[in-house]
Order: sequence, then structure tokens, then C-alpha cells
Amino acid sequence: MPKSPQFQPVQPVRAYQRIVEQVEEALARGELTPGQRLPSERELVAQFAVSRSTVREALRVLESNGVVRSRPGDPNGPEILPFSQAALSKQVARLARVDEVTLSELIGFRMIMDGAAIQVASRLRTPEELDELEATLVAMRDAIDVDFDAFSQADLAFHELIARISRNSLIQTCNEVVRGVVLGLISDKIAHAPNSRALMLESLHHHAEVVDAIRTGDGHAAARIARQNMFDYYAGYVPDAEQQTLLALIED
Amino acid sequence: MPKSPQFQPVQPVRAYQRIVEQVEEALARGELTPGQRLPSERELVAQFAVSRSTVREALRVLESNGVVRSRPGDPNGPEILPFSQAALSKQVARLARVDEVTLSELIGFRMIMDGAAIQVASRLRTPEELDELEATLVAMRDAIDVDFDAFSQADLAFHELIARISRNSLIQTCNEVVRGVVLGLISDKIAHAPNSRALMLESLHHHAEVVDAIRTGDGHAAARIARQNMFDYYAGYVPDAEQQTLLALIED
DNA sequence: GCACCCAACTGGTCCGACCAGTGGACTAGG
DNA sequence: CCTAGTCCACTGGTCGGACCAGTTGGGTGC
Repeated sequence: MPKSPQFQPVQPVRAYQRIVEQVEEALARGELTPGQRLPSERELVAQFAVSRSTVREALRVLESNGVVRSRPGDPNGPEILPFSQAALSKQVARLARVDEVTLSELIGFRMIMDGAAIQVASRLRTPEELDELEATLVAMRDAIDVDFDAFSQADLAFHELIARISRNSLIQTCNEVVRGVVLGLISDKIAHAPNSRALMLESLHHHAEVVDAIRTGDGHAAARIARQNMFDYYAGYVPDAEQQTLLALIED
Repeated sequence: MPKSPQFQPVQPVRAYQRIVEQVEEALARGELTPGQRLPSERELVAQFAVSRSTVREALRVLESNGVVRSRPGDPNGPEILPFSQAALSKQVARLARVDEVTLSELIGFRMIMDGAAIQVASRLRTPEELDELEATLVAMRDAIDVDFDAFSQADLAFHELIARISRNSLIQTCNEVVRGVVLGLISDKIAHAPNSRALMLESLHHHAEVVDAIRTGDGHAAARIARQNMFDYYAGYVPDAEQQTLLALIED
């Protein structure tokens, strides 16, 4: 049976949108690469044959998407930026802010995500990477004596390394984005916790256990410990009822 | 030891950015909810005490972030939109387009992600939800006789249900976003595959096995089958070398 | 050779104007 | 009375010109 023609609702295409499309397509085709410069606004006005207002609206869209950056007075024009996960984080943060996603969901997601990454990493890791993991543990130990920020930094390095070992940059990006959003929500509370040093020591201990399990190749154990650690670290900041849901995630 | 004051590099804040911030904060505080309308541009000019160009640049940023939508001639003014993952997908698609993320990474991510979701779902599922899963299998079977789009739709429903059962909307969002990007890259190839019907039947069979494993509560088996299915379904579209990496993900 | 200054740019913002649409009020017709 | 049609105030999209503060690079004076 022949399909009836699929008519699309026709919508007016704004001029600034077509400018955005042209720039993004040039980027996709590789004609524009990070570090390069766009012509100045007034030059773009001539090339696109539109007014400066229109060019500027297009630039604002590109800028908010993390594609370019304009600086006043820069004679080289707007700069093409390398990809950054900042725009991604912004979207996830918005998602969390409008309460479509709760803190416990974010933490649950990290438990699942990080556990899976560690499980994969425990099978793919090379001896050299195992050494690197050990090194991050030392760095975390040292950071405890500095302050919470330093420890948080070292913890981030650990998780970045795990994501790298799992050979999937999406996992890494995903982890960092969600981690950033979670910390943005509660980092102040953690930093002011009276027993923050004890928490950090406990976390370090858990991380060491994870590395041990990775060394012996026991991915399930490593993932389980990692989830347990994540729970212990963050559970205090979510309502009791939702803690039960998170608890259920720990078991293998 | 007293901390030295943490000076931040001062950067000029553009007027349109402050407008964006004000709107987003109003949204975060719940003073603005989806469906509501913003005042007209000319009214905003008066309220913010800036020019219309500035108001418009702010609106363009909000619009590109999926926060509002302006329609020409609408006397009610710009509309506050409900959250949509479209903006999120756009960012991930950009990530994939600049080749920072390869197709095999996207698929590997889905294997890990979907496997984890299924594993969690197999423990949290209620009897009613199991019935729902069975129903989606029937829908998939029926869709095979229609066309690839219908099957793809039914497959999406299955994964959405899995994500819902896993009690974490982030997993659902994540899956849908990555799924959309992957399909955007290769859906045409799949649809024109000569053996597309055989592929769909095979996929259906795998899904049924997953549901069986969920029924018996064997989360590991369910996850493994799901990863295997994902691999079989998509592996043909990635280079041989990267197929090896994906194969390593299947085992538990 | 060095530090300084200046002019030619840049982007940020403002103003005023025109156009093609939209939608509600208002009116003529039943 | 209700309906159908018209009309107009207002919307957003685009344009052009203008001014300002800031950056930059080259020329100038020491």
C-alpha cells in the first residue's frame, strides 16, 4: 500500500538560525576548527547580507552553545572553541534545578555509572594503569591534609582515570557532568561537615579497596565497593525514604 | 593557617546575560512555570531598562537553551517551555559530530548503560511491570510486519519501560539521548539493510530472552543478553578493530 | 632600544523604523 | 440571540545607524 505523502508543518526559518546552521555545518565539515577565528561582526554582516542585529543574535546562540566566544576589542574576531562539556553540564543542571531530577536520582545514577565503569576497567586495565591508580591513592592521602577542595580534586582525578581505563570517553564525560552537578548542589554542606576529615579517610579506604579488587581482577567486588562508597559518602544528604532506593542499588 | 583571599578574575558581565540569569532564577524559584508567558519584548525593554536588541539577544539564548519559544505575532508573548531533552541531545550530537566521540563509543556506552539499567530493573520490577514488558514484546512482534520505523518505535518503548522500572529518570534520559544520536547516524543504513526483517526478528528474540531472565530474577544474564543484542544489532556499522573493544564489554 | 602614545579597529548597547504576521474585539449578517 | 466576517492594535523579525569602552599594534619620542 502506498504511503500518503508525509507533510511537515512548515515553520518560518529565521535569518539568524540559518547563520547558526551555516557555521555549525562548516564546523561539522571541518572547514572551521577550534582555535580559528570568525570574521568580525561587521564583516559577517557583509558576508551573510544581513544586519548586525541578526549576526549578533546568531553569535549569541553559538556562544551559549559553547561553540564560539566573543571578546570585546579583539581584532581577530570571535574564536571557535574546542568542545567543552560545560554546555552539557548546564543542561543537566537545568534538569536538576527544575526538579525533574532529584539528588537521589543523580547519586543513584553515579552509583550505577561508576560501578559499571569500574567493572569494565577492572578487565581492561593494563599493569601501567594499575600503577597510575595506586598513584592517585597516594595523591588522595596527601590531599586530606590540605583541605576538602584538594581532596575533591584528587577524587576527581581517580574517577577520571577509571573512566579513561574503561576506554569510553562518554562514560568519562557523563561521570564528570553528573559529579559536577551533585557537587554544585551539596559541596558546601560537605565542606562544612564537622567530621569531614573522617569522611575523607573513610572514602580513601574505600578507594583503596576498589583498587585492590581491580588488581585481583574481581570486577564485581570492585563495582560493589565503589557503589557502597558512593552511598556512604552522599547518602546523608538525601531523604530517608530515597536512601532505601539507593541501598537497593549497592548489591550486585 | 589563614587562607589568602580568593580573588576571582573579573570579567565583564553582559547585560543580556544578566537578563538570562534573572529569567532562569525566576524559573528555578518556581515564579515562572512552563506554559506561562513572558511579557512582550517591548514590555521587557521597560522592565529591564535595556534596549530591545539586548532583550532579544537574551531571548535568543533562552530559546536556544530550550527555555522559551517566541512566535511572531503572538500577543501573549514568549512561552515558557517544559523541560525537553532536545537541547541535551543537541549537545551530545555536537559531541559526536566533532568526532570527539566515535560511533563505537556511543554503542559501547549504550551497552554498558542499558545492561546496568536492565540489571537494576530485574531486581526492582513488580509483577505488573513484568506484564508490561511482555506487552511491549507483543507490540514489537506486530511492528515487524509494518516497517522499520514502527519496530524502532516499539524498541524505544521497551527501553523506556526498562528505564522507568529502574526508577531513575536520568538513565532513561541518557539512554534516549544516546539512542537518538546513534540512530541519527545510521538509521538510514539500517532501514535499507537487505535483511532488515531478519535483524528485527533476531532482535525480538533477544528481547524475549531478556524478559525471561528478568522474570527469573537473573539480572546478570539479562544484562549480558541485552549487551549481546546491542552488539549484534549495531556491530556491523563500526570498524573491525573497534568491534573487538565492544566484544570485551559483553562478558560479565 | 625602550617605553609610551595614539588611531583603527573590536564587540556591547542603544535608538528608531518598517514589515508580515497574529489574535481578539468589534461589527454586520443570519 | 448567535455566528461569520472584518479590522486593527500589537507581536516578533529585521534593518540601519549611532555611540561607547576596550583592545591591539604600530609608530613616535625619549
